[in-house]
Amino acid sequence: MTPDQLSSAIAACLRDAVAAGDFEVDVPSEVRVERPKSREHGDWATNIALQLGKKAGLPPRRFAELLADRLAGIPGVESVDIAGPGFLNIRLDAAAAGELARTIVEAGEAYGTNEALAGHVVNMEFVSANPTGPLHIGHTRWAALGDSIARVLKASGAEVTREYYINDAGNQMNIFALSVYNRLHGLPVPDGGYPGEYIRELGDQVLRAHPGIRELTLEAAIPVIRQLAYEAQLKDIKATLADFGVEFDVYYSELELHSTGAVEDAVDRLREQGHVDDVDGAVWLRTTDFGDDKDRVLIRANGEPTYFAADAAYYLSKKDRGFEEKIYLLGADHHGYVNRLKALAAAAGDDPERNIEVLIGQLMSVNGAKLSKRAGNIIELRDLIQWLGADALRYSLGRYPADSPMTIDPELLKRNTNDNPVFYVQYAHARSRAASVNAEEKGVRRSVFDASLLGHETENELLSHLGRFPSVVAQAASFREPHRVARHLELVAGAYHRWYSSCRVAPLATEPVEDVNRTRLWLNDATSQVLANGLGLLGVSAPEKM
RNA sequence: GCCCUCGUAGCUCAGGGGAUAGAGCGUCCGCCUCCGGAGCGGAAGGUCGAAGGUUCGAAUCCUUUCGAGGGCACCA
Repeated sequence: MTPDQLSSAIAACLRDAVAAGDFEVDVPSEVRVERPKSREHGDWATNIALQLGKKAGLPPRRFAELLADRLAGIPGVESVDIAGPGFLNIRLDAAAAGELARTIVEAGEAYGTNEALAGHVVNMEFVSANPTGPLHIGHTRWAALGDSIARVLKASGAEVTREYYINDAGNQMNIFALSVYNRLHGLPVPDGGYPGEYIRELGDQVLRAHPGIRELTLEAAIPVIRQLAYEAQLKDIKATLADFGVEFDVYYSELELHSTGAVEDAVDRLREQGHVDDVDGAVWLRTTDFGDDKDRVLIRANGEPTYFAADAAYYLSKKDRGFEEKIYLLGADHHGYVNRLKALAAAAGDDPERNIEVLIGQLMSVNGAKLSKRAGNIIELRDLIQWLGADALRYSLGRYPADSPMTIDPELLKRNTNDNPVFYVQYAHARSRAASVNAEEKGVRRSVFDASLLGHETENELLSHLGRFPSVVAQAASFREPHRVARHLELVAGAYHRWYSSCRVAPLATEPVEDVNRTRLWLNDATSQVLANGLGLLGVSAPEKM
């Protein structure tokens, strides 16, 4: 029995009790069952009596007493105890608990998916690094986290589009092009320009694509260089993201917003909504109507649109493309944007509480990371991947919530012991695969499944962690916190190791294969499946061997 | 000055109203005659930054306060 099944069975009991006149209360749509911290408190516990007792006009303990007998009648429930102020502690019989192992094996990769966010149409924008240089440490955390959030959202039934906004418009593109131009002509880096060896590499690529580029005048060369160098740099960014296991569905060009007139349209549309003012020759969006601390300029007095105007057009594009929920992942250094983005959504006629969500993450650092000379003394993502491995990096970034600053310790990540959580979890997976192979070599097959044979204490613990996996995924999705998945995998891995050390899958050489071995193979394989599914959500591989 | 985030074990951190606040590391003590010891079992370690409040119950929610980090462009 899965916790979800238990939870709906309890809700049914509540409805029965109300129908029988035991008490008068509105039955909530969802009854939460929790894993008690102490094993003495049973397999599952619910505080429903504490929540509803008052509403029913009964002391919680009395409410619990009225419910307990009905709960005890649920098939698969062995016993129900009332504890403390009115907790209901539920113990399942071994067969009901063990049935889960078969459920998981049969569900395979689908185990853990759920419908918590079914019907949600989500646009997730993250990374969006300027195409003027390689990805660096500042983009790393959001690449990992954004991708994992997208994965848990999808696993929970949401329709998700991962989107990368390319800032290919502003003046930085001209400076970028000029930096390459100067490099091609052996001139120094321009004021505010981009240093670093990669500019020379880009110059080489531009030269290959356009051998006569050096002969062109500055005015003629810049647009050509800008385009070629931009394409080469974007390709490089995509390649690095691919190495990191991150794929975007849409790369959205800021330049297109300008060239197609979308920016002007956006200003007009906002004006129609009645939130635009003309002051001192500039066009302003009255974001203070919606909680921003000052109004924002859309079109400067010189007629040039601001970056914010493009943001507005981009937001409207997302809205027009049918995205109900627009999630932005920004670094803490951009948190000043939150209010104006929300105000923008409101000015566009959206509900800032529902249609837009801005996730702010704190910055990260890596102890002892080498600065990249080729990129101008920044720490490149490409180098981090090569140094630490994509798996270790993805997992480390995935196991912390976004809102606390973090420091990565490379010495730890390179260690193959269980203070390195990625190894701990991957090891458990590899070990379970090895155990499975070994068992099959000894003649153990999943030909028999008798859940009542899974009665060992460690099996009970392991099963309960496996059973909670789908709700952990659902929670990770609704809180946008994939680290919950990582933490849960660590619990599963720990429970697996404990089980492994007290219950053999394959029999000893001197003993015959019995049903208990066959049944345990199901549990073993169910564990592999959960670990693999969970690691997949984090973008981390689940190795067969290490 | 205003705004946002964070203060939990020696360290790195979980904990989104519930029972005796958890995990890993580090420290100490144990466990390999057969499926991966890259593991497992146990011990020690806490005024949850502080003070009020909300209620049956607060690390969790609210207010104040102290400390750390970040942000407040007609830049992109």
